[in-house]
Amino acid sequence: MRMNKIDRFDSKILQALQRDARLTLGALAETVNLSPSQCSRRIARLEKESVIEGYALRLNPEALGLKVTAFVFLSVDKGRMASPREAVAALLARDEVIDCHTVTGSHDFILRVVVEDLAALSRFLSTTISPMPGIRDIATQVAMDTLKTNGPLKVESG
Amino acid sequence: MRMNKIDRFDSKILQALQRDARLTLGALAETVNLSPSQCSRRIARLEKESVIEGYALRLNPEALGLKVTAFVFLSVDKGRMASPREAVAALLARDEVIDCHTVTGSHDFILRVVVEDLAALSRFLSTTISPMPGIRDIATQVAMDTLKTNGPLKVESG
DNA sequence: ATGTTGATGCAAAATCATTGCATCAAATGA
DNA sequence: TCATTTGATGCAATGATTTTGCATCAACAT
Repeated sequence: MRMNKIDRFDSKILQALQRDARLTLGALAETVNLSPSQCSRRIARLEKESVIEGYALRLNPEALGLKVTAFVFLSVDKGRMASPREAVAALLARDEVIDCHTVTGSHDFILRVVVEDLAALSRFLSTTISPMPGIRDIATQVAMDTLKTNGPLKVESG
Repeated sequence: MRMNKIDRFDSKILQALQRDARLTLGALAETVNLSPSQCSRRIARLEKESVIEGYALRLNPEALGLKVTAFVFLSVDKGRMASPREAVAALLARDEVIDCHTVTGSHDFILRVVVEDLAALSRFLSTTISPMPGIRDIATQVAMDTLKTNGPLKVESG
């Protein structure tokens, strides 16, 4: 992962596309003061360099019937930390699991989970998480309000 | 937020676009077995109904020099919970803050924070979080590995 | 039966993205 | 100093994609 080849044009392009990834090159060109063709070439370059990894939909979970977001904190037995590859892979494959990180501190994993309702959360915890080998502790915090999700990243030209 | 007007075509469209929001209507039409024009109209409808809220970039944070993800847990004085509107708004406006939820349990807020390095995290905590009025407790867990981010939501036709 | 509504595909029209090409500027080397 | 190379740029032509008018069809209601 090489250092910033991101100049101020790239930076402006990325900022604009984070707001709306479907801006036309014409509109983008206006906001960054560059021609559409050059915007196109710069975007292609940012994709090739994997600065841009892809394009995603911003969906409204509630409109899909997904009314509950929760954070799940897992601790696992240290002795069994070498092998849970499969178990983790299975966990990541579940579409209730939106994010999964390993973290410092008293727990080992933090999951962000999105499900239909509390019953679905309970079901997920008891049938998917609990049976995982080596699980020592599960703690759950249910989100009451989502004040911000997936905010734009800071992009600096440097 | 009305109930599922999402039929199996919508569902397939949303699943495909979650994988790649820049599929052409032609390609999309093939995978969902519908004409491009009808896909276009359905997408327009899903946007109008705010099922699709927008289009986002999937960026590689490391490529932007953002090497540290952390979860920050905040507790605030209950007595001062009525007024921190401004403080919260200021917090949400910071671009280190990617997610912010209020949660049940021992803390009040969970933040997901993405910054350049640990020094930047420290700076953020001491200059942005600590001075917030009514903060009673701050706990931080640093992510060591990101196993999954922003996974696709489950979309069901019902 | 008849009319209404909404979904659909096709094809035309409009919009948009990409690319070849010429130009320019900055950096490099003689 | 001057020539040369390299990379970025805009323009215009080309090619691809999206949108829309229109006719058809099926389901449902009158």
